Amino acid sequence: MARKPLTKPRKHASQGRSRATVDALIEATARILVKDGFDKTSTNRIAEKAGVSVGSLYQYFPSKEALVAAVVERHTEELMHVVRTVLADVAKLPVDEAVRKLVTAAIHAHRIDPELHRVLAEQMPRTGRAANADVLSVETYALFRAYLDAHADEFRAVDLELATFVCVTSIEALTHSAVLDYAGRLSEEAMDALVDEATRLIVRYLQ
Amino acid sequence: MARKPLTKPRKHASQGRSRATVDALIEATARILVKDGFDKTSTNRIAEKAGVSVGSLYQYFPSKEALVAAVVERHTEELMHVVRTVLADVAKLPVDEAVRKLVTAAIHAHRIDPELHRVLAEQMPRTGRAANADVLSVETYALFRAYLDAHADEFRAVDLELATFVCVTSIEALTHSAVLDYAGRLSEEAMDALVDEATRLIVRYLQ
Amino acid sequence: MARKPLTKPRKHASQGRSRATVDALIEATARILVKDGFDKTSTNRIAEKAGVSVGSLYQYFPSKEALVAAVVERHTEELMHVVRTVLADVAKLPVDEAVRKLVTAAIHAHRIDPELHRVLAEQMPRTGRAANADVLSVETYALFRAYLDAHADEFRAVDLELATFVCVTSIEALTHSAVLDYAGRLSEEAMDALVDEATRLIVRYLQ
Amino acid sequence: MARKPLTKPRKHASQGRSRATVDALIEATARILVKDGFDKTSTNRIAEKAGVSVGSLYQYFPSKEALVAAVVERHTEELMHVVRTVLADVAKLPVDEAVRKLVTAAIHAHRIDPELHRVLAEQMPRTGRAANADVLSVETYALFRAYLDAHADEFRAVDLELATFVCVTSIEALTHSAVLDYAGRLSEEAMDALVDEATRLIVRYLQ
DNA sequence: GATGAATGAGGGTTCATTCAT
DNA sequence: TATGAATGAACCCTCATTCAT
Repeated sequence: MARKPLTKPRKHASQGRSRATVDALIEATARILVKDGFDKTSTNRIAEKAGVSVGSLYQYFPSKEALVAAVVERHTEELMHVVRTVLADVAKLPVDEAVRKLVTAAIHAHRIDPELHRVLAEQMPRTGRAANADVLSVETYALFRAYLDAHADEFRAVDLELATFVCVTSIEALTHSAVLDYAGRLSEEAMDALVDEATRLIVRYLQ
Repeated sequence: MARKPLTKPRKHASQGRSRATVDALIEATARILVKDGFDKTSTNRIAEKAGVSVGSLYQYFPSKEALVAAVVERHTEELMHVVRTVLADVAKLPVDEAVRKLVTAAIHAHRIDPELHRVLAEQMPRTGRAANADVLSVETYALFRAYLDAHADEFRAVDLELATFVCVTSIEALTHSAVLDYAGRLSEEAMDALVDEATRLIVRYLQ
Repeated sequence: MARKPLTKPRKHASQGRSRATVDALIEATARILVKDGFDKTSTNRIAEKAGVSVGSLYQYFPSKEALVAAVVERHTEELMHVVRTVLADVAKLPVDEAVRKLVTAAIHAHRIDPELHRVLAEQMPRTGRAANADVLSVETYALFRAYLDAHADEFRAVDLELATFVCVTSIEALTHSAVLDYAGRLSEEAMDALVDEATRLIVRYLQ
Repeated sequence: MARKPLTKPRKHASQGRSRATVDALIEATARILVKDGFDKTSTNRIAEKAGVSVGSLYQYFPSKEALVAAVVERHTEELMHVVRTVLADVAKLPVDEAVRKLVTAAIHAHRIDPELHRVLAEQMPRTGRAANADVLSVETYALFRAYLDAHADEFRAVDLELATFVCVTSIEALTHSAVLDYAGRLSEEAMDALVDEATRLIVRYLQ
């Protein structure tokens, strides 16, 4: 059986030059993942692009996987920031307004670094099956479910678990696909129309 | 631009020993894709698992990509068979009945070879971004759109293009996720409930 | 059209350990070319003989062809050094003395690494037909032609182009064949006799 | 040490269908050698081009080398036919006329199948160092030397061995190079001029 | 710490040759 | 005899990782 590569960073290196090196490595990894895809991404290339030696790379990350994990973590954190923010903003709003803001935010989130998002979404699954979508999903589920919980009186009785699954999965799929598969092919008006439709989809489902 | 590897099979070899070898190779490729992922899938491993030599592999397939393409084609054909069948069956039914059958069929389709489906869905974009999901998507879109067209009088006026996108994307995402991410964790009753919810989602959206 | 392999070295590596590795690789390539011929020369064998890993080989040379090109260049440079030197030495001498020195020099040149010379002369046309012998030929032609130009008054009127072709080709063939095909079979006296004959051949031709 | 491949044909197969198959194989080999070079020439391709199966190929030739040897033999035989004929024709002629005819014949000989000639001349040497030029050379030497012997009274006293070497080597080199290196670049008049020069070179050398 | 030369297992692919049919 | 599917050693090349400097 293959030894599973370490995915924990080697040092925390939170200050000064170290931190800069670590950042440069993560950024370089992200850019190369986007440009070349997961399997063409090599540690030598990453080090070169980051302007450090391979040796240094291995001083901060014990393996290629650790580097990729760091990219995933950074990207996930950015996405979750958007999700957390919008769900906080929306907490007190009625369902229809809330959903519209959520959909819009989801599109913004997918636009943070769409190419990277695609690579991470598509090419990681071997490392911890669940781990990928999940870090993101689990928290998103919890937050969205909390919203539904708080606004249960605004709509029909539903199995909250199931409703959360239906809503989160649909919104994610629609916005992901709109941004990534139709990037550039959908005009801004078309995007607005999509927001309308997605909102209607979710709102009427809940009512 | 990188020279794209050939993806056409080398011989047609439709009878006897040849055919058996070809089938064994395609099946071995599918199993290894599932077990190891695209990047770790090597021609030597495929040949070994298929019980033939690498030489034989290359007599029938000009490249690793051709082999994967064959797997994609076989799997797509199986899925499309389900899709075509159900959409034909459903052509004359009213929206609510039609959608329920569609959702049910989508779940069946995802259960054909769920692990393989995941790998193909996630790791193929390498080989012709559009070509993969699209062979499937394009036809599915067309068929579903034709259904909507024919039943336009049963629901509100919509942009058919957009409605097709919303419906197909949502159904695909919900059933894909239900089968793959929650495989084993969702009881049969939960699945039935999911069918109800997904149906409601789509039907009410269209009304 | 087949993609031509790169033939430029990968690093310049002019000092220390790197330089030693590069030299060892070039020398190993030369020896294996001689022993096994072009087709049987494999990068693994070269690396082994040079006492380094294949990986190292590819750190300095992007392809087998680049390695061979380096051997060609090194050998050509050695030969051209002889050719340039003798033609400079001879510039002011009358035809008969000049030709004798040229022939003698040509024999010396062919003795630098006769077996390698044979392989390079015979098996290179693969890599840029013209580029090989020609680097050598073109300059040799030019230098010899310049000599003839400067001494035109010493002999009959001739088409300089043609005369250069006749002289250079004949001297090359005679000395090449003497050294390579009759190596060991021609005594030193026989070699001296050959110099006399070759000189006579060319001198009387020009008169 | 590598086992040296057999080079003798397996059967003499001198009649009927067998003979036709053998001929087709030799011809196919020659054409592929020309088109692809020695190392890209594969037995499978040869068999295909000859319109027989690999199995059949191996019924007539025990190895790839045997096939190539047969091509060499056939080509050499054609060249030697020209050489024998012209030297017989020329036996009674005085030196100047004889040499002119020889040179002309040598050019014709090189034009029989120039591309094949180049491949054979350049890419064989690993199999029996001497064997190549030699089959041809040895007989040519003997025949030319016999001519010189018979006409010794027409020129100065020379070491016949040496004179043969000088003449045969020069004529071969000049005509080979003219036909192969300057093919297409030398006009017919230029060729005539070359014949004049080559003749003068040899004749004055002997006088 | 940082460097980058070195490693070598492993990947995709070809092809001379064999042998069951 | 003829066929052509099958074999597998060998080829060129890449890349994650180590370690002497």
